[in-house]
Amino acid sequence: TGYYAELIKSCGAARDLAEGRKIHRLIQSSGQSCSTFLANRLVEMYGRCGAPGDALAVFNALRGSTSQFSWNFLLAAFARNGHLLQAKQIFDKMPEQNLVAYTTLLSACSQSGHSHDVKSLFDSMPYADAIAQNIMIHAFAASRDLIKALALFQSMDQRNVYSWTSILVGFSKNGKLDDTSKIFSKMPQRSVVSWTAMLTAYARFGHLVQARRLFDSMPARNEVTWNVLIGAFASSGDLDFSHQCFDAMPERNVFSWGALFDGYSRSGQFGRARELFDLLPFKDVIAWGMMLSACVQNSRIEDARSLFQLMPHSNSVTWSTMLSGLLKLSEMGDAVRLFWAVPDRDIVVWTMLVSGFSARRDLEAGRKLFEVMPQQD
RNA sequence: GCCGCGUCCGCAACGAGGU
Repeated sequence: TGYYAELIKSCGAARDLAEGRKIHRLIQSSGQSCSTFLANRLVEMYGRCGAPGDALAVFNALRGSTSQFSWNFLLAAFARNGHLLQAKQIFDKMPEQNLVAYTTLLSACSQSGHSHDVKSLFDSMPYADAIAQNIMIHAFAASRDLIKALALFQSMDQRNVYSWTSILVGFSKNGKLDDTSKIFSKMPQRSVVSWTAMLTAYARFGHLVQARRLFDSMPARNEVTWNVLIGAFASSGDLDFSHQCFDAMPERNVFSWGALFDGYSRSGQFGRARELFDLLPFKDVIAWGMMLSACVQNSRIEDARSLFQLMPHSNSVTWSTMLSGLLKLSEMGDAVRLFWAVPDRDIVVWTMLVSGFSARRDLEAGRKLFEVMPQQD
């Protein structure tokens, strides 16, 4: 059991769904029935791998020999994968709504950006510990309410490094660099995340000298730290230094790649960007989207068209990127045809075509479209 | 029936689209 438990855990951590399924089958074929403990780990693993349906199947197979852990993992499986409604239903069905369950739901609400729901859920909690309060600090700051974020932070009696980092990021994302660095200097303890958050703040404001000085003085660095540094210099146009960092970092991931790629694309070095893209071993939908965006940014509409045809993944972002490319070159006929071919037209594509018409003084067509939009913001 | 043990159970930093 301990052996299987470790194997399942590592699949969850690596988000390796195929391997996770393999081990699941291995346990089933061993003949013995699955203990609650092992099943819980499977539920957790499927949730982490983005497969809430499989998580539910394992949970149902337990037929009532569930524990609080089973319910919490099931809840997390839906909450973390964007199924907020079903997460709420699971929460209502739970025999015991413990602190962890509340916090899981609170976090999901906060991620989805419904700040009002977050607040009312928080207020309905029988007891809020530091973790719940930290999520609320984050939620207040994300809705640009620094006053409430700071008030909550100051009222806490169990502030930890997460609380400090959350309030720091809150000020940083709301454009307050001075306050951010003041908070940083007052922090009683700092993690690599806190250091990297401060680095991100300098990067966001284009303070490259300070960013570099901070980076050199950091007691620890991880991949994210390096990625932020690469991104800071790439978006300033210093691609030589950015590329040096890319080569110097111990291990690269898609984020590192993306930061450098975006720098090349935005500075007009399309050839370098494409070379980099060809070198990327695993291209996810975002990587393809960035390559498409690079074609559009550099006005290479034919490259964009053929790329769009052969891309193995697409989503609403890639469709809207393609649409923006056609609109940029005023290919209105193709733009309209593409628009109606979009599988799930979100508010961004609608707005894009409406503004495409109005920018070309075709107010009649723009207004017609505006009136039939499913939602408006 | 009681007790104990058992799961990184939940929180912070980095990548693509419109106004």
